[in-house]
Amino acid sequence: MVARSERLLTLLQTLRRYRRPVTGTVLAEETGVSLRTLYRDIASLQAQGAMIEGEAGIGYVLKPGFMLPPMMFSEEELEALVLGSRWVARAAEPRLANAGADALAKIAAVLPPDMRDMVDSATLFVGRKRQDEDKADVSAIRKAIRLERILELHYGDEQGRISRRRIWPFALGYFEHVRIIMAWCELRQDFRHFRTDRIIDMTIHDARYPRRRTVLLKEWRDTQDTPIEH
Amino acid sequence: MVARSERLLTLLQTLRRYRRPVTGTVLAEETGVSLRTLYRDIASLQAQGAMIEGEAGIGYVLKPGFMLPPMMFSEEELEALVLGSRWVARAAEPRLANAGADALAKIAAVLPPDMRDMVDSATLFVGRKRQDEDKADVSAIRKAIRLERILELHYGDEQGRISRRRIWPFALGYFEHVRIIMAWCELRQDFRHFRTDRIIDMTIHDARYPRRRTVLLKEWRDTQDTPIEH
DNA sequence: AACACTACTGCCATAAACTGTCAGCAGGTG
DNA sequence: CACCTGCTGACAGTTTATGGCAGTAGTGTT
Repeated sequence: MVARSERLLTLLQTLRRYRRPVTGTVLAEETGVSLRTLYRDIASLQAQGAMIEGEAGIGYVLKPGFMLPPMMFSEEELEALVLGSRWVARAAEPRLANAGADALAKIAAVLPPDMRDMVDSATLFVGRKRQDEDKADVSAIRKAIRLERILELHYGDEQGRISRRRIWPFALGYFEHVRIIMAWCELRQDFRHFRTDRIIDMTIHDARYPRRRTVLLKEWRDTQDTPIEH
Repeated sequence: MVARSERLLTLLQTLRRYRRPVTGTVLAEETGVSLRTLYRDIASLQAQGAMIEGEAGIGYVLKPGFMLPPMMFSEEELEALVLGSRWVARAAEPRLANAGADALAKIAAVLPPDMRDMVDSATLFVGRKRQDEDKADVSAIRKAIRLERILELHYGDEQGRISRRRIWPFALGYFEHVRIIMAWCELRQDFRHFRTDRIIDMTIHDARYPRRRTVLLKEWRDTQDTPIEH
């Protein structure tokens, strides 16, 4: 039952090898299948999105591009891919930058909804600096954001002073390579950023915070007159 | 015939929806298939690398992670993904950096051989600066490298002086966000770098250069005592 | 210990799909 | 025109997928 899909991949690889148009007969021989079946295989590949062009009297050409087989990525690997593409889209030369944005869009399109948020929030900031290992559980933070739960933090600031805060987290972003929680701070009664690497300890409350996270995100965006850039 | 693979994706999505273990019976009903077939489907997914754990008396759980369906990327999109992951692997916090390296390895593993080179050469340099749009045809350059062809350049240097060079290109890399051709320069009789955005015009000769590009690459590496870093 | 629930495997008959052969149409080339 | 090629339909033979049944084994509950 895996025979067929393997054959389709072989066919794709064969098409890649030839740069010039190849006739169906040749492809049929190389994949060890009848001509009729080859035509059906080509149709299958095209249906699955492979950009194969066939012209009568000429043959088949695979338009440049690469089909990645189904792959399993961990949450962090996916995050790395997204963050990397985001960086390329922003910092590279225009042509490559567009390619980065396109790749990002393709990945985002097939992601489950709760991961889609990650792609969006990673948009907020991009920067360049090192940081130490995170102590906080990033997926737990994401869960709190998704469920609109109040988060209680033991948080150390730049001077090393430790404070206890209740916040309403609504987005997770990056700034200077440090993960940042965007949240409404109950103590300051204002929007605040919290570096995840400065979180000493945290608790997710069962209580939901009294506002929608999308509304908070919108209000926060409105307070930002100019995007943070360098 | 596409029904089966679609059903497997549905099954994966369903497994993701539930956070708790789900029994095979439930999954069978949701995917509209008999219990016996569901067991076979689960086996298929596991064989394809999905990390599904089944425990008697409990049910099935999908370990966190995300399977991307087969996707078509253009050469440039793939380049953006690779370059982005490379950057994350190098510049981000350790955990995310490892994830970036892992993602890169997974992608590289399924790439055709000639694209594998791209992953390797993108390793040479990473930096951070803007550049203007490339005039040169990057895929043509890669072709010249792959076929070990002599490349003739009209090249403008920092002072705007234009020179004509015959070079033996053996790798393509990045430095400060500018694509760089690594090559042996016939004029200087030494290794030189050429920024692709400073190429005014270029011609690929039919003649192959007299040495193997892998040898040139190795020799060039040997001349680099210390890797270029910041 | 008994029981309910579940994952998992083997067997087999049936249903569905894939495949090859044959035929024919359409577009491009010489 | 002949010739090569892509492309589609129909049919029969083969392969594969599926569902039901029976049985084994692990887990948790009573």
